[in-house]
Amino acid sequence: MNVIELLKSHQLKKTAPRVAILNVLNNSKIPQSESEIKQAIGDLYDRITFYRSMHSLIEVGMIHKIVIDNTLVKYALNNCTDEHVHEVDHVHFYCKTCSKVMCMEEVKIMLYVLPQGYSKNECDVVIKGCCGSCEKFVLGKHEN
Amino acid sequence: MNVIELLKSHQLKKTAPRVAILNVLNNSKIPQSESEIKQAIGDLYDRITFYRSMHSLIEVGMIHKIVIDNTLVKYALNNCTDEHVHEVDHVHFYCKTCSKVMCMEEVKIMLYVLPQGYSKNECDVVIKGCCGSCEKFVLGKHEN
DNA sequence: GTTCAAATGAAACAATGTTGCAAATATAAC
DNA sequence: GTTATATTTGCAACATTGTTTCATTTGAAC
Repeated sequence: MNVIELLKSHQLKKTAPRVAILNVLNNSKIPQSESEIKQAIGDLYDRITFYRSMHSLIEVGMIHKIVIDNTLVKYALNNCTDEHVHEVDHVHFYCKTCSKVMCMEEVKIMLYVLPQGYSKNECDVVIKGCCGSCEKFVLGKHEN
Repeated sequence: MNVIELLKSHQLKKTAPRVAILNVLNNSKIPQSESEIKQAIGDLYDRITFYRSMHSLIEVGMIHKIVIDNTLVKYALNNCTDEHVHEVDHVHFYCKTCSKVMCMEEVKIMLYVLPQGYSKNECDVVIKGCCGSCEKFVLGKHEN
């Protein structure tokens, strides 16, 4: 992924904090929290700058916010450049054991019917449980 | 609903802030935010007390927390005394127009399949859009 | 290099989440 | 009703996050 090209195509200036944030998200396979990103970057940029950089990146649709809980927010790149991605329900998995968040591209909410007169705009789905790696670990411990 | 009886049955002491919170939630048809509850009660209790009251009520399962966004949290009574309610996915609707949150008892997520080795513990579903009342209002405006 | 709009950094503030501890209170035992 | 005890409350203090204003700096277009 060419971060600089992407910023240009979204009409955002190539600034150091934006490039740093995008690189961190690009290098990590799973969504990262604000503190995780800041830890990866280091204490280079102001907190407010970080916050505003996230906002501008979300606004143009380069990244998206995943709210696990009111105290836990993760960010991930929008790999899909398809505009229609917004119409597909977001499904995220939060592992209560390792605290990692995974985007479940393959998991799909099959169907729901809203009451008469209601219209859907977005749908955020967060499934909380135990991921494959932790499940194995837990099972392994019980076997000992 | 008898608030005092319910507290007793959940082995929580009948304290003024808990009773006040439960009454507010009981009297409102839709989930309320912390500030909405505090506004209804008045400035009687300490902020920390409020916070801890909410925690204890959630812990025993008398109320539940609905996280719409990391900046918007609502609380609602668990009307259903059935223990199995926890196994059913929570579906909430957030109206972007009137900012109200509604528990959608009748809306059900039909099916989703997690990857091999993953296990589900909870599933929070928040559908954002426009509710029936606001939809009518918006349509009405267009008709003029 | 100059110019101008955009982005940053600093200060200041609001809201929320959390802990430790002393004082107050609910409940149970008497 | 009084007393004892465990719970709950209120206060202080602090951490994190969200947000605005404004002067300064920077990016990129010319």
